[in-house]
Amino acid sequence: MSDTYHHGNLRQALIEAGIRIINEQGEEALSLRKVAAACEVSHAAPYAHFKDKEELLAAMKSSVTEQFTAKLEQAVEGADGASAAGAEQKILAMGRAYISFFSHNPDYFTFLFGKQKLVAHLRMDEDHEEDYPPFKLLKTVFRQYLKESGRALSPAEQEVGLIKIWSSVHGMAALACMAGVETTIDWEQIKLQ
Amino acid sequence: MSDTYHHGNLRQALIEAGIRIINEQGEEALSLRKVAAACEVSHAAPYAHFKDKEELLAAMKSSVTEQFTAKLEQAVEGADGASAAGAEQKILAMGRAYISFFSHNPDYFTFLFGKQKLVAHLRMDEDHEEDYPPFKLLKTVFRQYLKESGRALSPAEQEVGLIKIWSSVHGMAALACMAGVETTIDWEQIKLQ
DNA sequence: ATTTGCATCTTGACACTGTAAAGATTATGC
DNA sequence: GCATAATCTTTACAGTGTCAAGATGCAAAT
Repeated sequence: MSDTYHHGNLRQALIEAGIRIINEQGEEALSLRKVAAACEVSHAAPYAHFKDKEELLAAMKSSVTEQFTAKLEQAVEGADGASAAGAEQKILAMGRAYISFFSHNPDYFTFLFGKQKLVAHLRMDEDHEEDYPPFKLLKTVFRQYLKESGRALSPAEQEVGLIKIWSSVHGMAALACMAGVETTIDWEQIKLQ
Repeated sequence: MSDTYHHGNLRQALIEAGIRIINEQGEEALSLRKVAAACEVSHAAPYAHFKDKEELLAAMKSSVTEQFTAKLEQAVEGADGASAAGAEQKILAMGRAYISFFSHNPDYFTFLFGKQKLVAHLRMDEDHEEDYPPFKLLKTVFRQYLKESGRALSPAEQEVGLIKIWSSVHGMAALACMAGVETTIDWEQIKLQ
C-alpha cells in the first residue's frame, strides 16, 4: 500500500537523528522512541537494525569518532607541509585540532567521553592494534618525536609521556567546552617533557 | 499503629543504601524505587527528603567526596611529619592517596567522575572559594611548593601546572581502576615541572 | 491534656521508557 | 512466481521518575 513502508536507509538515518537530538537536547533527552519518531517510523523499528539502545549509542559514537579522527589527521598533515619542524609541530597541531573540534561541538565531548571510557584505551602494552584511533595517531607521532630528538625511553616512560600529553590536552578541552568556562590558557605552554 | 511509620533517619539511610547499590550493581542499576525498597519504605518516601533523583545522587556524591577528601588530607598530614622534605613530598603523597582511594573503591571513580564534571572545578581565576575540595587542597600545597622552590609563576602558568599534575594523576587512577587495566606505571616519574 | 500544625510516609495514578512477541508489508533469490 | 528473509507496525508488559491526595505520628501551643 504505502510506498514508504521501507525507509530505504533507516540505519544511517537513526544514527544521524540520534546525533542531532544529542546536539539539540543533550544525551539525557535521547530515547529510542524519540529517535524513531524523528525518522517517522514506529517505536520498535530500530530493533531491526540495533539489538539494543546501547548498540545505537555505540554506532553514533563511532560516527562522531570518525569525524574527530579525520580532523586530527588533517591537522597532522597540515603541519607536515608548513615548516620542516617535524613531529613536535605535529603534536602541537593535534592538540590545537583536538580543542578546536570540541569547541565547535561541545556536546560531542560529553557524548564521547562522558562515561570515561577513553582512558581504557590509554595503554601501550602488547602493541594493541585496536587502539582508540585518535590515540593511536598520537602514539605514532610521539614515537616519531622520540626518534627525532634522539631520546630512548623505556616502554613505561613512553606510556607516562603519552598520558601526560593526552590527559593534559583532554583536560583543557574539557575546561574550554564545559560549564561555560572560558579559559585563556595558552596550552602550548605544556612542554612535551 | 505501626511503630515504624517514621523511619527515624531516612535521609541518611537513603544515601547509604544508594552508595551500597552503586557499589554492588553499578550506577545504571540505581533507581529511586530500589533505594526506597532497600530502606523498606514506599517508593515515594524519598520525596520527603529529596526534590529529585538528582538531588539524592548529589547527596551521595557529596558523601563519597568527603571520604575522598579525608584520605587526601590524611596523606598530606602524614607526609608532613615524616621527613622535612616539604611540599613536594606532600604532592607525591596526595597522588599516592588519590590512586589508592579509587583502587580500593573502583566504583566510586565512575560515580564521581563519570559525567566529567570534575574539570569544571579546575580553574584558578578569582580565587574561587567553592572549589572542588580535593583540588583546593592540591592548590594550597602547590602554592607552598612554588614558594619553597623560589619560582614565580604567572596565574596562567600556575593553572597549567596544576592541570598537569591533576589530570595526569587522574588519568592514571582511571587507568588503574577501569576496564581491568593493571598498570605497572611508576607514576612518580611525572615531574612537577 | 487536647488540639493544631507540620514533617513524614503510603497509596494510587500518569506519562514515559526499553524491550519482546506476533503479525503485516516489501524486497530478494531461485 | 514463489518462498524466504528483511524490514516495519501493533500490541503488550514491566520499570522508571514524579505528582497529588490522604494517612500517620510527633511537637509545640493552647
